Amino acid sequence: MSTLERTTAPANRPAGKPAKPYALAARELRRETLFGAARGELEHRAWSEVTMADVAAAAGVSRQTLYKEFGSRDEFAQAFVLREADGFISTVEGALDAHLDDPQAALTAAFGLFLSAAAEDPLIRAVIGGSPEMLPFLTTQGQTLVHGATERLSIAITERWPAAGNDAQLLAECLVRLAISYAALPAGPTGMTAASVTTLLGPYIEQLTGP
Amino acid sequence: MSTLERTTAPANRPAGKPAKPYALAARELRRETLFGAARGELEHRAWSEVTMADVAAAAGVSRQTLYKEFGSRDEFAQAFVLREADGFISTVEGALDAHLDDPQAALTAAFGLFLSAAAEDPLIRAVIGGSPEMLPFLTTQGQTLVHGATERLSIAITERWPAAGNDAQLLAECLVRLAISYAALPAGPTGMTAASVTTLLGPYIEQLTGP
DNA sequence: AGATTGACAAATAATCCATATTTGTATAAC
DNA sequence: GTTATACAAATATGGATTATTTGTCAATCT
Repeated sequence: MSTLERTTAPANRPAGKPAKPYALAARELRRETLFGAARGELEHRAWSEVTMADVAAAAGVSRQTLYKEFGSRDEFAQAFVLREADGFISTVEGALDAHLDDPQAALTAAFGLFLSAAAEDPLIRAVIGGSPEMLPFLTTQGQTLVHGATERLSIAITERWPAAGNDAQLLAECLVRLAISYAALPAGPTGMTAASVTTLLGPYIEQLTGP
Repeated sequence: MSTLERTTAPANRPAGKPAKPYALAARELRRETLFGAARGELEHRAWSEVTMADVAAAAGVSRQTLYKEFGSRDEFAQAFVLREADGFISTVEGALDAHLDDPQAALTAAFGLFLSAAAEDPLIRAVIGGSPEMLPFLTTQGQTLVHGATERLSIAITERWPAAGNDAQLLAECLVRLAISYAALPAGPTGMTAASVTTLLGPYIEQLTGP
């Protein structure tokens, strides 16, 4: 379970049959290449200046393939945002795994790592640096993002600390929202911010994993 | 101490002399009227469709008075955002005062009240409802807002619960950022959200006011 | 003194037109 | 299943014109 993108199931395959592994892998490769192309384009120009043709060309794929995969420009943008979030969560999961014995250390490491990654991410940089076309996707239109990221982070937590139980959902949503807030508007050094978040949520976590 | 707006001190009054009470009150009334006018205009049209002349007229004041008070359209918009935040914090302070004996109840009440107020606020409604001109002021450009609101909320907390000490700053910033997040993208019913926040931060607060 | 008025240049938006580009879809070819 | 080509519709671009708005005056009014 690793994608937030709610990849629309190929419509014309009978519900019971399993998908061919090859088809799925190819699809995933295609999407990933396209996202990578978009990421690359965003380092140079603002999203409003990047055309679908640009993305397709940078991915070495025809424009029609791009449209076939994502219905429209907006859908692609939305999916791209979700993909970036997915990448962040994977990063975060890695940090969690490095501190399975100490939830608070895990939180500090994960949040800090996220902030560092976000600061380098072309999408985040674009949003911060005066091309606010995608800002709504992170905020006022961010239901899908927040809900999806919360869900996946929540699972990541309960997998590692089963004692967390249902409250992992609460924690996850709070962390996701704070993460977005600090990504869009960084405060101090990433380590300091991460430490603050841990200070605030540490007591809750302790109470959670303890009794 | 009640304004976040960093109202530029009248340049030509000697630093030592106290300001005339009348002048200050008049200024405050003027600003408040102008903000009220802007608030009213935002109920009908998007900010990009509201002209400075509209605001001045709605306030019953000349356009030049508006420009004299705030240097430019952008400065006015920014000041207006800060003013709204100020109002929210005043609301919140009221809620805190009603629960001086129980910090957690105070947090729940305050956060819930804020969410209700935000949901009705013309500025927030405008930002949510597809006129994102001001969205950056709440997010990527929100340093002044977050810092100012954090400062004032922090003071409000330490005034009421001196035991909080320096850590009130941490708590305040976290609450401000969560408040902005939930204002821009509401989740469930306001009461439920407020309860969740209290669940998460309650243990920290207890540990804070306890020993 | 401080606010309003009227006037003003400069910047910005609106309008219209013509032309290009881009989006999104369909079809045939590889 | 992807690409190439073609295409209509929507959207962007540019140039020329006009209107509006912004931001700043000095004069006037209270």
